[in-house]
Amino acid sequence: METRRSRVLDLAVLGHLAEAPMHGYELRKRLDRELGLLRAFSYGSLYPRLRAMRCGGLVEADGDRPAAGRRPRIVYRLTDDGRAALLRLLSDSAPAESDDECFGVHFTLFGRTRLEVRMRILSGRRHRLAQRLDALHQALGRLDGRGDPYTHELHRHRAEALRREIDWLDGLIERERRCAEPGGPAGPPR
Amino acid sequence: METRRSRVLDLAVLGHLAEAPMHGYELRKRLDRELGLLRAFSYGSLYPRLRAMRCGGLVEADGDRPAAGRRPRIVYRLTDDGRAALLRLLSDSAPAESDDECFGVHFTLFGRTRLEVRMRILSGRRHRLAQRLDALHQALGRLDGRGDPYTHELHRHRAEALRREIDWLDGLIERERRCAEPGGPAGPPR
DNA sequence: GTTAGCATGTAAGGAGTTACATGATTTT
DNA sequence: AAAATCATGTAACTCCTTACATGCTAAC
Repeated sequence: METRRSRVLDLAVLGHLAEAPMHGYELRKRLDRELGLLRAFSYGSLYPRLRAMRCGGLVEADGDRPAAGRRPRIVYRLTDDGRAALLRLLSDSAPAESDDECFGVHFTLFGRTRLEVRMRILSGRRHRLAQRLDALHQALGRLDGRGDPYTHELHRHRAEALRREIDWLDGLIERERRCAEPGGPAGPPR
Repeated sequence: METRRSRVLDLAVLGHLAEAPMHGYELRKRLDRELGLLRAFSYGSLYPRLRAMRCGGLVEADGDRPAAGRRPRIVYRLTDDGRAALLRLLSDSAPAESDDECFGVHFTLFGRTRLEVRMRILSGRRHRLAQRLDALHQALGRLDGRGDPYTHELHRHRAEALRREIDWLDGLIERERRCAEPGGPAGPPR
């Protein structure tokens, strides 16, 4: 069995440590703030993962030194291996376990990503959503006539939401494409 | 620690068994079809849960008898206790662990629910979504200026999606309300 | 006769949560 | 002096998935 670890957490942790070294508590606060309900992580998952990353050489613990009068806290910083791992995660547009969350975290880190990678992520996501929409339409077809109206209405509404999400992605892709054009890279959205 | 079991599965299983007695394989097929990607359940979760429900007296196994030439299969049917449990689950508009899925499954079963209960579920859901939207807006506010544009765009988009979802709920609530009016119960959506 | 679908299950393990345990520091 | 917040961690538990094990029946 291929042990494929959660990715969302790794992505979030490595991505934020890339910005600046941090200790666990601080990291969690940031994630809480920036992920905006997209995903919350508990200490029970964060701390053990940070340790595991340390063992795996992805991060270094920057001294258990009490740092001038403060109580001891463990400041983690990315190693080169960690940075490499982050790049790998960032440029991987694979299906992913929990696509919605995973894409969200990914997107949150777009500021530190190359255009080519962004494009890959965006169109990968678009493709998967399109598949979902397809499947939903098929399900709606099978249900038609012989289904209860509430179920039908639910799926209809979900299809609409999916459609809108895809349109949003198309807009983003278009914008990125314009960025790549001779006119010059104008920068991120808005 | 308050042992609060998953609910989504219970709801789905009991809800579908209420419609007709069924064996596990069949149940799974139906769930797969009707939940339309909202939620998939594996045999690894279904079969053990059916057993547990049997032990708990929520369902009865209708004979291990091979049923005329067919290979033996275990047909489960709701007991009175199971029916009561289902009603309890159905009329519980509580926060719920995984609100999106839980609401979806709930909604799928609206056909067999009293108006009063439907209203409670719908407005409960609406309330929680409104809270989420609020929190998102606050997060957007905190991020404003000092946040990266991609993160901002993501949250903006999510807020929009939330808004739409709430509007949808408002529409449904309105329709249900009309159902309750003197004009007479006209029936489900559309 | 072999593939595909019906049908039921178990074992191992992944991912994360909650609740607990502990203690320092800052604010009220 | 108490309460809030900073800070790190662990143990137990939940819930579910994957992969395996097994065997029947229908269709091709």
